[in-house]
Amino acid sequence: MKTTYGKKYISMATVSRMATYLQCLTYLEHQHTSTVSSHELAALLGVTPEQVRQDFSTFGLVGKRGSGYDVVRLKTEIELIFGRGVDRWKCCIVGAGSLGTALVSSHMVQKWGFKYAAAFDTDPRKIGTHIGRIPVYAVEDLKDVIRREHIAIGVMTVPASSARKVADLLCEAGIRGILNFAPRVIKVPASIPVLSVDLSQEFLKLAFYIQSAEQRAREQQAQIEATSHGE
Amino acid sequence: MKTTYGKKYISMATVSRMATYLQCLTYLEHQHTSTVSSHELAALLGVTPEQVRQDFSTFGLVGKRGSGYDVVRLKTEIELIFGRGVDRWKCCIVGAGSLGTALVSSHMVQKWGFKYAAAFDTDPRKIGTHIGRIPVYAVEDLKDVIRREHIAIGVMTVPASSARKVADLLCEAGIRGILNFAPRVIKVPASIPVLSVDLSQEFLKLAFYIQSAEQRAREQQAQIEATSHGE
DNA sequence: CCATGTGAAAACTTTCACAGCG
DNA sequence: CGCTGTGAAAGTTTTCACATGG
Repeated sequence: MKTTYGKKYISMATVSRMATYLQCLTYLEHQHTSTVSSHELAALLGVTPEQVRQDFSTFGLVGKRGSGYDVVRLKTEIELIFGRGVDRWKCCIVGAGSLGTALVSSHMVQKWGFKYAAAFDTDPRKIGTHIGRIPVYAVEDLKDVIRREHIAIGVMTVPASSARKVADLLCEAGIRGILNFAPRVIKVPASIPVLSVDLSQEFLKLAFYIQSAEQRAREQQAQIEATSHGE
Repeated sequence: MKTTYGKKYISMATVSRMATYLQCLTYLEHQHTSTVSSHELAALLGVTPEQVRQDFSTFGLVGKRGSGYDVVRLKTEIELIFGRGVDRWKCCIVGAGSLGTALVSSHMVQKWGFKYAAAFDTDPRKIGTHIGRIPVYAVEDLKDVIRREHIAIGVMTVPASSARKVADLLCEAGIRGILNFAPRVIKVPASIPVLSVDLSQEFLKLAFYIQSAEQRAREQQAQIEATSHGE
């Protein structure tokens, strides 16, 4: 996926870091910190201060020389970059299983201007009920409801086997973007952004990092032992 | 985070792609596809065939010239890279809320050799009960249980405010890696890998991609109109 | 003739170095 | 004097081009 901001190309890694800066700024605001330097933010994120300044520069975010960035102002500006303000992003969830229910119940997403308006499922026992305040519809009604409610984002928490069909339905309904938790790569028209979050992949990745870290620790240990032997 | 495989440096993007190849190979295996070309895999992932071959080459994975890669063999080899085989990765979950419960209940993670052995919470009503077959302990017992059960991975599904304390506890207990779902950046010794998955950040990122895609579509439209006007 | 495997080129990202401002 | 802002260098990743083998 290629993303732009104004006329600049933005890498997905940069977008991720921007979202993380926002998270840190929320924390700093909570702590009543009024200004923050690129160095401090860099230390929090585990990146270099130059990286932070470069990122901000890309989006035209400026600080004060000598003191740093104003926390509240920076936070507001980054929120704007992420589309906060105009109106709330209406979301729906497809698949009212335990993960779907957990996502809808979690209020943290609402903090950033997202709002669940509908849930869909195939289980007749769930259809017609509510999750919190969100009504559960039949998947057959997906298109109608999305169009009627002007839902922008479809969150897929369905089994891998239904992923393809549900993605097609969402696209036909005119969804603007898809957040896919189903463990399958889905194909949609290039005009509709898809972000896939595969939780089992995160476990695999962590396992790889652990092995890599422990391997390096062992090698370092061996190095130390070899050196002390040589003396 | 810097990761290695043998003596080669591996970027986190490469690790992500490897995990996604594994997901696709599982699908292909399910479909009884016996061989796959770099071109086919590339089309599934939305990357170039050269990228696929370069990735495989990095890990010493080879195919057959003229036909491609053997699906089952490739899948087994990538599983090995991710640490499958030797023994199962024992996991625990800290925070038995709805997300924690959903993660424990989901069986997909077990498919890759991960296994939940314990859950921890501070709610006295939950302590002593079970989630599925997994016992819920008090957070006070975290160190003892992790050491006793030789738990490798700690999954944090706690509120942001407890993230720091829980991360410290896990590290003291000798955890080998942390998967953090709490919306806060956590600081741990460099020897312990942390992978943070912030679900609200995924929404923000998607919102950014949507805006970017729609902006580009508008510009393209304007271009077309300007061109047809000029004729 | 097909698709892999791989040096080398191109593109991109990060770091460096330092000028510039509060 | 401290910290930002930014061109340019260094480093990394991706793409290209093509030799190689079934």
